Amino acid sequence: MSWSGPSSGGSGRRGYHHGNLREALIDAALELIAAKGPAGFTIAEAARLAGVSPAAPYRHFRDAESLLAEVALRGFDRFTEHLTKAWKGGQPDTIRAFEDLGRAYLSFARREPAYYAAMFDSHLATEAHPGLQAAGDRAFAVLREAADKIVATVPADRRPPALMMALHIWAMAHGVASLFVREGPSRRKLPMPAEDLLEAGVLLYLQSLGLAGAD
Amino acid sequence: MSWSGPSSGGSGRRGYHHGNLREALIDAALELIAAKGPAGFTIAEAARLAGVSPAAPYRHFRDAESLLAEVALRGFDRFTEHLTKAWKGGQPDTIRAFEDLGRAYLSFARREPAYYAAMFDSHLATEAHPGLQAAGDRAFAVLREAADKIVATVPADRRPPALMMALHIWAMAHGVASLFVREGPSRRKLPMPAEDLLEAGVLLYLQSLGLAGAD
DNA sequence: TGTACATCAGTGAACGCGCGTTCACTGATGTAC
DNA sequence: TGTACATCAGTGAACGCGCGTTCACTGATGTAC
Repeated sequence: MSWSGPSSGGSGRRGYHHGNLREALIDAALELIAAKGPAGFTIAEAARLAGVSPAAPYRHFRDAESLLAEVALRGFDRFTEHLTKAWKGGQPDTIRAFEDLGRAYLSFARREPAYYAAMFDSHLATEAHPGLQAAGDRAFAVLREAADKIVATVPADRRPPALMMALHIWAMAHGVASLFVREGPSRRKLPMPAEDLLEAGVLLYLQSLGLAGAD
Repeated sequence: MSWSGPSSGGSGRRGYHHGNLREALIDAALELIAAKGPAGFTIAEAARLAGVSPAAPYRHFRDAESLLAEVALRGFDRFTEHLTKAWKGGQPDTIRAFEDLGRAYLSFARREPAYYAAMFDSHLATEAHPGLQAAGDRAFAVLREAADKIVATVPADRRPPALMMALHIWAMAHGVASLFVREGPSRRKLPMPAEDLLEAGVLLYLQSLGLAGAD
């Protein structure tokens, strides 16, 4: 049989070796980020949460930023997966799938605020963490692919650049997520769920392309 | 004659009393935020920058967060002023003024990154700092007013809620600003200035309302 | 199957650091008379 | 105009704290033979 980890039966560490410290540290980081934001997490506290001495994390991560970068990277991977599932290759139809994509963007921000913060709120120096930029690119690529499909249904003479469209949607989705889903002085009280706001925005945008049927 | 401050001739402090410490601390905070983000500023370092002992700031601010909140509040006030100027009451015409408003949003984020970060990136607890929420509201009100004017030019039967429209524009502008103007793993290389991206987005959006003349 | 050994993944003590905050204090300023 | 005094806005020393990081170490694990 193979359980989750080498020496763990599920209820935490066993003996001298933790068995799965790397994962435990990432979980701890997520917990701390969720509670206090990306700036409020420290290696020391993550170690404490994982039940391990403060020196132990250095066996797995060079420093705090590397741990944070790993969290962000995994976040992007999950995000990509989440968006891909929602897009479903453009099924049942392109417009519907596109709306689902928008909703998925927000639901990720809502349900995984720690990942989202690590990804978008941590001010990581991209170049110092290879793979991170690429992971972000992969997430964007889902949007880009969807935009390609949408744009292809527009008559050639009024077809906007798919890249531009993807950027617009990305910006609007991100704007809604950071303004209306997260705490802060700029947050408005919304008279509607953020999801509905975004969906309406996307629909209006698509209308301008002659899509999504005028009302 | 009245110069800038009680005992300052412009070249810094004079004697035992600083003369304008409150302002100097705010300037120092802006400088630090610009350099290291809202999380990377400390009262101690701000005091050092202002050439004053670490205890001095406590005569003017209860703690670091209060100072940050003051910075954010001033940022919102400047932002409001900046947007108001750009909107010009809807001159020369509503559409043009609306585009100017969008550009102004971005140019503020670009030219005042420290203020912008304090306003949108600092995760202040709004309720703990009275006036802050109101200042944010005033900034939004400029957009709201503009949306009202725009919407009024649309035939009544396809007139969208002005509030919704203001929220969409706010979200798109904020999304563009935080994704493409600031550093981070989610930042795309843009094949165009962010201002152009936003303007195109706003125009497309307005087109969906039958405004801004279809191309 | 047993044993020696290399390697791995932890410990825990220690270090220097900078921060937030307090305290009694003191120099400077302004004002009442 | 001068003086006593209250108030204000600083000082600087001190405190406790938690963090990042290092170091020599050691317990556990796996593997060659």
